[in-house]
Amino acid sequence: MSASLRQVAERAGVSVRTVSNVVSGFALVAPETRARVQAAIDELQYRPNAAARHLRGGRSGLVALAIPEIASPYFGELAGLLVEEAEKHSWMLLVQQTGGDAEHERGLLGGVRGQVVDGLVLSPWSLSPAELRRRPDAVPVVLLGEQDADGLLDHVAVDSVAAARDATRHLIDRGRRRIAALGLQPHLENGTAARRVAGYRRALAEAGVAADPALEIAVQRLHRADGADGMRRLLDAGTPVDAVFCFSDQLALGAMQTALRAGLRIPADLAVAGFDDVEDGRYATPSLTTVSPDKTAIAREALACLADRLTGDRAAPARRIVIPYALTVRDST
Amino acid sequence: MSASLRQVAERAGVSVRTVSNVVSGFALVAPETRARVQAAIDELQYRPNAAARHLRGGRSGLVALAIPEIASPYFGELAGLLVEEAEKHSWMLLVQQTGGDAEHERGLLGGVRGQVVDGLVLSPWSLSPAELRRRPDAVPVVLLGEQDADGLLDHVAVDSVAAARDATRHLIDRGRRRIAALGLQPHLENGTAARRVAGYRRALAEAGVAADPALEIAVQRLHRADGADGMRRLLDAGTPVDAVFCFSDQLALGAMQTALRAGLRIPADLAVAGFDDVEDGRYATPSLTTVSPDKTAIAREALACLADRLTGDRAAPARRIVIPYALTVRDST
DNA sequence: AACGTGGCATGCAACGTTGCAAGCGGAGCC
DNA sequence: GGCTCCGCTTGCAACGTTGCATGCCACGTT
Repeated sequence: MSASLRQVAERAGVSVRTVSNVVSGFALVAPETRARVQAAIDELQYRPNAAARHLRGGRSGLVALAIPEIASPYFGELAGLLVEEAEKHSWMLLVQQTGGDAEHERGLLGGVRGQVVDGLVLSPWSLSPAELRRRPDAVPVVLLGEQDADGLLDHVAVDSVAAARDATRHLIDRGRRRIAALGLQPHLENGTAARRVAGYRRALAEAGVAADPALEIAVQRLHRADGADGMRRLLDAGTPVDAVFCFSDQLALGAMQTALRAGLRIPADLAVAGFDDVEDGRYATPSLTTVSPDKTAIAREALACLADRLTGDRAAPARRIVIPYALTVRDST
Repeated sequence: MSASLRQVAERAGVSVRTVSNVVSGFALVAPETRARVQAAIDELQYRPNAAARHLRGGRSGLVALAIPEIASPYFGELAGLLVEEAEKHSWMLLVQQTGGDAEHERGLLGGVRGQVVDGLVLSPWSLSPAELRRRPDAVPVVLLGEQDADGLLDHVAVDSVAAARDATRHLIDRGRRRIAALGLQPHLENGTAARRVAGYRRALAEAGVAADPALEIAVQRLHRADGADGMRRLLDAGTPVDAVFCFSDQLALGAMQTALRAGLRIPADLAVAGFDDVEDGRYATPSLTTVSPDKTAIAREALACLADRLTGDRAAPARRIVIPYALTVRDST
């Protein structure tokens, strides 16, 4: 056990309160006293007790990040940026994995175990908008991704419709006309996939390219295996196709593997575009064209939201923060 | 603010202590009383206060994971498994990034800010063995990776010498004779790279293959970019080479990109093997042969170590836990 | 009838910290 | 000289929980 304020106080011959004042750096303390206390602090290697501060002050200095899985590259990269950004706010980041499980997500919304955290950054997967809205007020929450939690919870995301439209348009500009969309998730209420399909369809419509339901491929999750599998189904069906827009880089990398193994040349026979701009895509062969959201901005804005809620008005209207993105063109298109 | 034991007690017409007994599920409580208290708990949506429990009991229920960077696939996968494993111990996982910075690692060893955690899982990068040993006793620490913290800190790792030897031997068995080693880190005291070189050299010696210093390539870090760069240096030097054993999958994936762009065929012209077995390697083209450590076992053993320290003898002799691995042969060799 | 026993409930104290209000001594002012 | 005022320091209380010791009551035994 480490030294407490009391022990430091006894050693320095002052009151506990004075030591506290020195530690907080604040208030009026005579230079001489301060020096004496500081000496005692150093000798005893005093470190403030987080539990007591938390109990007294109601702040733990912890923020939870709840995501489907940290092992996924996109979330890994995001988590890294969030950890860095959290440091600037003097927060530490707690990682919770939901596995995309609705039950789990619900539980976290109700409050991370025992009110340990000051705020929650949640990337929902299976939770319906209705459930997101029906939330007991525990700690402030910021949602990642476009959710229809209208006006009730802050959220931070890129404009998926616009981004998907841009990516699809890019494929059209490259002369492709049989463009598949890989990554639909009709089984989920999660709005992200739906928005990306919408953007894809809009781009086709604007360019006068015929939409074909056979080119819209659904997946269960967003792993490489799902992309590989989806691409295999597409090829096996014999549907003519000369490009595929995947709703995540992971899907795209899986799809590329299947395509390459089937003997297709990328981009000559099949152009591939992804979404997320994870590092894997930059080093894949061929390197992957992708929608590149400003992840640093996501991390910054998400935590800024929490900070605002904590210092400012808890009941202020929810914010909808739109993050910039860029289309990063590489060798796969 | 959420309800406290006192408020529940008032509502149920019992003492605070009795409510506490009900909450803990423990002790002797009459069924009728229990039901009444439970009703009050539900109505007020009582949730135990983590700060108070922490202060009283000295346990926070938090464990910190300190790694160079969470965005790296290997650490991402490991973090995911650790989060899952932590759940089994009713722990939550706090992520700290050291960026491989010695100063940062030192600070964490001295105690994660304000004694918030019950234990620390640390993957050191720049810290010398001497420094690891010179540690003030704060919380229990488990090291990931092979460090020479002899008998002072528990650690969990695969046998890098044996694994590197096996991987190199595999390349030799494939008929390769000009085998490069990519990933030396002479600027670090960190022992992992040194052990992998040792295993590599031993395999060469055992097979009577001549070692060539020109085939040993140093890198600054273990990112793809370092692998790509190292391979470029190797090719530019014109040193004959027909295989490369990389000390991480990330290095291998970077190296493969350079090799493929240089027009080499993998594995026909150049066989490539990695270390870590991250998901990227499985879906790369060609898929990557690699040393596959049992990451689940790493997570399990690391947390079991901490649990033992917390419940058992804090001063027990440090353990050195060796994790099994397998050589997973894929298309790149 | 007195006594022991066991089941259940409770009061007190303490974990380490900080907000609040008050205490204390000396300097400056009338 | 007595007053206020200022700079510095302090004691008390409270945050919510749980370990410990004790109190109380009913029941069965002697």
